[in-house]
Amino acid sequence: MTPRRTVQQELTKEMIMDAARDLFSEKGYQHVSMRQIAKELGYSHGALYYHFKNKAELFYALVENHFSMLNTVLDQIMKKEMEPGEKLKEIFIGFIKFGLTYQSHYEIMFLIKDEEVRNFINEEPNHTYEKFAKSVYSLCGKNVSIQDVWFIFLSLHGFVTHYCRHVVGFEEVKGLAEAHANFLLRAIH
Amino acid sequence: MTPRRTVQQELTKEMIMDAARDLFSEKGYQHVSMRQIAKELGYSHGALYYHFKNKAELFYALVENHFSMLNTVLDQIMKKEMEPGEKLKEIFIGFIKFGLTYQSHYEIMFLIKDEEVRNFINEEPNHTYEKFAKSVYSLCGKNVSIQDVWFIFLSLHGFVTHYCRHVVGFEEVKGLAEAHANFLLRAIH
DNA sequence: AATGTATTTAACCAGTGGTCAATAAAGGGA
DNA sequence: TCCCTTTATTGACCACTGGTTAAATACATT
Repeated sequence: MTPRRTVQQELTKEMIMDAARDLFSEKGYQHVSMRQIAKELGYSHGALYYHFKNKAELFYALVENHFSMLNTVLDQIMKKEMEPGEKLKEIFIGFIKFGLTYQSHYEIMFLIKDEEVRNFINEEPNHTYEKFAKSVYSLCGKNVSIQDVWFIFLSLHGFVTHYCRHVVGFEEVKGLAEAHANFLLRAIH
Repeated sequence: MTPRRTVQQELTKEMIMDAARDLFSEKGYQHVSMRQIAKELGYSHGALYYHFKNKAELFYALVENHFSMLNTVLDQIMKKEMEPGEKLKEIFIGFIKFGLTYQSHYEIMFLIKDEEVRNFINEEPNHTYEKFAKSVYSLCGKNVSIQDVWFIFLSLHGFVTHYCRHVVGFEEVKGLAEAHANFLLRAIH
């Protein structure tokens, strides 16, 4: 039998999650097998089941992680001392920046299609959206309806989704992102 | 062996494509098997291979079809006699309706990440976007920049993408789609 | 009857998620 | 140093799915 690896090279949850994150966001949940993840890491697929009960649990671990990251981004911006209009713009751009900086995360959070997985992730997107919506709503005053906030979200979602697909980093579309934010601001004033 | 069917009931390319279209747009390419399509039609799965070389060929036959469908949708609306503002709204809603009615094809047209497939579909998305952009631009007068048209597209794209992921048909979000169209109209006026 | 065409059936093959006994390495006493 | 326990890893294995193919069969037409 192949000799066991030394301690330094031992498989960790983190190693698995890193590999899985890349594969999942590149190919989608369905198109990634536990065997592929293991191969990417240079381990046998059985080893993964020592660290995660099953494929879904591994996936879920990733998701939780990423949602709390985005929540933090939003919280940070809301804490800043600045004019509401500017802050609103920061929120918009912050969302885009997050999506394009952590593309693979974003895909998993908002772009995964698989129903089986979706049932799993139910609450987090809602919770994060709530945070987004409350922030936007409170910064807009009464110029804006609940529905408009949703449309703003969908619009940002469209922006991120498109440029995710074309594998572009945030810096490359920073200017466009600002223009898009302004476009949305115009829609509500 | 099960007795063979009479001539009137013989399987045709059209019958297969009709069944496949429904299934693909309901469940997505990956989640539909040749066996399922055959079962839906009441034939054995082997029979499909008499009419189509393989699953991909069957699928591409549908895709070609749907690009020209979207173009036709846009052309039809442009031909109508109506006020520019109303027409613009129709364009927006027409796009959404198309996207949510033929979800799996929309995915291929605008959402697919797979490079292999993308090389196959190179020109059509650009061509279709050109048609969309020209239509919108001409209906807006000078209130709108080229960039704004792009943002409108991204916004519609976000709407469709989101509801594609949540496997909802157009009828279920018809009202929302109209509100979204109005939202975009407000952004450019 | 003969022929060509459409269809069914069974089988093949590659791949999947998941389980598990066997086993090797590491670490801690004594 | 040896022994023992814990931990990590492996690879064989199961039951299953799905695309594809080839042989066998039924039908319609001639």
